[in-house]
Amino acid sequence: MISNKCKYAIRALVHIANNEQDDRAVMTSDIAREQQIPRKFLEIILRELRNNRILESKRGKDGGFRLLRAAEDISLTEVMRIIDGPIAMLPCVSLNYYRKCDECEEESCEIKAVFE
Amino acid sequence: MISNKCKYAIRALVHIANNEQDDRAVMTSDIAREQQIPRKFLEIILRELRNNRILESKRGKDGGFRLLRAAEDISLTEVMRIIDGPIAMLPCVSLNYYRKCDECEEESCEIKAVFE
DNA sequence: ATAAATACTACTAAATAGATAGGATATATA
DNA sequence: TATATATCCTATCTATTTAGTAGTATTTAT
Repeated sequence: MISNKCKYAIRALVHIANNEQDDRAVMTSDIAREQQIPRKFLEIILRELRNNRILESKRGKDGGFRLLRAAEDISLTEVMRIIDGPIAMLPCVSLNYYRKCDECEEESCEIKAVFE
Repeated sequence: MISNKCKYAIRALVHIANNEQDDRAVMTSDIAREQQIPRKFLEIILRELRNNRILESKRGKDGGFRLLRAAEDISLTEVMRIIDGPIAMLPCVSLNYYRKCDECEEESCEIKAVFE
């Protein structure tokens, strides 16, 4: 299941996409109020999206957040990976976050075989 | 990501499938030893699989567990649902565990729309 | 009877999810 | 240049989930 945090992230992104205009950034407090998301928690989420090049931010008065790309170019899986981590069911079959499983030997892992 | 518990469940099922013969059930302690799974934890897992009609059990001496169906007829998703819960990303798009999301109104939920 | 297996109930420790608090830093504008 | 207002950053807290343990009750073959 997707986390609450990730739902917040998606709702916030949709909100920004719908509300950013010209050169006006969308403020955390506006999103928090209208989407009913705890403001300080939302700050963390938006900063994470910013650090991962989904959003750009502007500090100080009249500051806020804007999409760095067109909404259509932001994939859901990308957002989910940033907020919730790997999507794959096992580390060793993850395309983007591959690592060896702790407990299995690659050659003989039956679970890996089934999942792939 | 799949939980450890679910990996244990899958490994245990594969072990049982490979080791049950004629009318001999496979014992928890054998699975635990050979698959390196904590025995008491494994007991809980096997009981859950039994309660969900994946395994049958026999108590007392010479007791143990057997598959209730052919291994090929046990689906991975079924085991995952039993052990880890719903697979769908949101409750409201889950085929098997549908329920309304707490925070969204069906008609206007943008997240639901995107996921489906 | 008894040895050996599962069934059941209750508990504990560590990790993760979901926040909250408070101050540091940047910026538009009076 | 002072000030109001926004993001940025660090630290902390609570509840839930995950992973596992302990002990006892019950069943069954011999």
